[in-house]
Amino acid sequence: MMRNPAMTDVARLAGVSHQTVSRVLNDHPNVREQTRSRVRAAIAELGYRPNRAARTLVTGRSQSIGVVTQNSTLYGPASLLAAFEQAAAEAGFAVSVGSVSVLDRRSIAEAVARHLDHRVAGIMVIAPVTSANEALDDLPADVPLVAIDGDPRRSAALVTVDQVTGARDATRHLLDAGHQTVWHVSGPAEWFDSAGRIEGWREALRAAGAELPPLMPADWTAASGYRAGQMLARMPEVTAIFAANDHLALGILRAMSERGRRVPEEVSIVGFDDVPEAAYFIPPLTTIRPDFGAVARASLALLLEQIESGLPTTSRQTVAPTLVSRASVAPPPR
Amino acid sequence: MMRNPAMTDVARLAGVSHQTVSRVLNDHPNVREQTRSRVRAAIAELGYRPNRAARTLVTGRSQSIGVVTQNSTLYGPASLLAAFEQAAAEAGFAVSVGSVSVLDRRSIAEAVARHLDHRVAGIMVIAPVTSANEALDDLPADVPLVAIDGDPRRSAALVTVDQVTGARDATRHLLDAGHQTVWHVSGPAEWFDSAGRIEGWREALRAAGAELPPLMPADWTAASGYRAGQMLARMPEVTAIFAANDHLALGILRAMSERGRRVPEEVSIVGFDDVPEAAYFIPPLTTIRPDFGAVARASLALLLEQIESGLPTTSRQTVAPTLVSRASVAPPPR
DNA sequence: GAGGGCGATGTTATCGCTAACATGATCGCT
DNA sequence: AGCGATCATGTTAGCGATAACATCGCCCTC
Repeated sequence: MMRNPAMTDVARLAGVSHQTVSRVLNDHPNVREQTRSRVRAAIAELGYRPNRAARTLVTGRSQSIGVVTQNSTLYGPASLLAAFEQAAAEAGFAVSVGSVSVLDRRSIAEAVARHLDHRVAGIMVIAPVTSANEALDDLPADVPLVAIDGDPRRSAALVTVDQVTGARDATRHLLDAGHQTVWHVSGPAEWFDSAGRIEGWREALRAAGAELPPLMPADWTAASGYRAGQMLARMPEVTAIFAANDHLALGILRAMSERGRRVPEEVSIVGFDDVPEAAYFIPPLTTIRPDFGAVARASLALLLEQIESGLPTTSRQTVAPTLVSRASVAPPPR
Repeated sequence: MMRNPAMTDVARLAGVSHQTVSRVLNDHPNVREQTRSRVRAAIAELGYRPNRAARTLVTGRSQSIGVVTQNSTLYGPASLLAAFEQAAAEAGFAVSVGSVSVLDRRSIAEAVARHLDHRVAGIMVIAPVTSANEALDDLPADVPLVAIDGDPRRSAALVTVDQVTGARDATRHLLDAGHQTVWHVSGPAEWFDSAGRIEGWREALRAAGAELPPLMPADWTAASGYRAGQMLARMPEVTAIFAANDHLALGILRAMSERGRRVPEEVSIVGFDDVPEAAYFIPPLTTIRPDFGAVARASLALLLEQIESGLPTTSRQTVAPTLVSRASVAPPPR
């Protein structure tokens, strides 16, 4: 039974003190080159790997970042998590995921506390809904924290996709194609994403002097898109729809197809997210593509900045999405 | 500046030794009820939370599980990760994600090593491809490890979706509808999921005495499904297709639609995965639904068993998927 | 009533690191 | 030559828990 080699084992083999080994490991300047390589050789020979727990205990900070997210398989949050994880790994940080079933005050506080028990270096919260954002207020202020998709008017360090611009582009794209106005099937009211997209849609209509149709609220699922689509399909005056995400758009497409309303000949549709399948919907979906990688990198940068400086940031960053044009948009029927 | 209270602070306040506090925390039996509640009160008053790093250092095991997965947004792995995370949280374990960009020997070994540096209690590998499985062979044998979707013939502790049965059901479902034979658009060759689904498909055809058409290989994307679909759409003898996953099926649906071949009137299609949107494809897709929650729970149970007993398991478990019948299957045209 | 066992608690050592201070040797400068 | 700065390294003291052993009553038994 052989236990893992510790620093003293390396020290003994290299004929130095364990502190010197520590110095080599942490790239301290004052070590002779010759000693350094002797230590390196000993490390390699023993296959030594530092015990993170010991280091964490003494420094009070582990080299890992805690992520708080809702346990969902939604495309946005899932992509964000994957992208963030990769960025963190490249920066040498482990990522610990603490998912919660509901994003309320208590659950979030508890998830954050669990992360702090592990002495994470920083915390990243995917907080796309109102309740999550409130929870951020009563968290300890001295821990580096970044929110993704939080309340644009409230959170401290925050990175978001520019929902308003994306929605405005989508709406304008439809207006530019010649449509009188654009209907909107929105996401759930408590999501900031929904709010931003509604706002951008309204702005674009107002700017164009177009009539503002009633809002069709839904959740993010294809099922609710389908229900909204069933309504819209039987209204002949509806010729252009901006769906708050691609799955809603999928549901709408099916409702249109069932009712025999052809897309894009009779009705044009734009989605949001650019899920990988969107190009293979029938017809291929014009949509708004957020850059999740950029969001992940920006939030990590913001977090690292706070970790290194020890100071909280109030910086907030916005990542602009791009419109991907496909076949689901055409001029209105004459 | 107030540092976090430590065990000694609680001990002082409660008028006991820190060891007694430790005993209360770990539910040791030999503590008087009165003392126990005094300690509990002190803990509550100070808002004390144990330092996990310290505990990890002394016990040599942290209460967390390391997950190794490929950094992908594929529906299967992502769902699995989410489900596992939730199950682990319920069992009181934190989950640390170590994603790798390629599932080769070196990357996996490295990811596992990083997890061991943190003294994780166990490791879960989502290892759906051949190369990943080889990597499992040269890992230390004394760490609790479970693979999900590994090689059925090799891995030690393993939980998989029963691909063969699922594929057999899908194929038989099409044959039962009256089709002479069933074509198959498969996933990438190096995935076990692909292999299992191909095997099930072949078995079902053989059992029915049906002709075995050539295999159409693809990857998991809608794009490759579309390309395969373009071929299939121009072959009038093709009336039934089993796609290795729903996104492939989506691509095939579009290719059929473009070529004017109606689904299900002229061609029937069955997918695999039951992604949430499958019910809203045009037409709604008949598909095979794996129970990711069950896979996650089974693998966690296997892992906890090893963690508690300290012994490796060779147990392997299989979770049967179910067929979800929707509108994409009909009898062949006469 | 002495010895043994056990239940409740305290004391000490230890896990594997880093921080802080201590020690020598080397070197430049007056 | 003497003296402090600087470099290379060693020594010691924690970080905050658990483990192992020690202690002290107390009750039971013969």
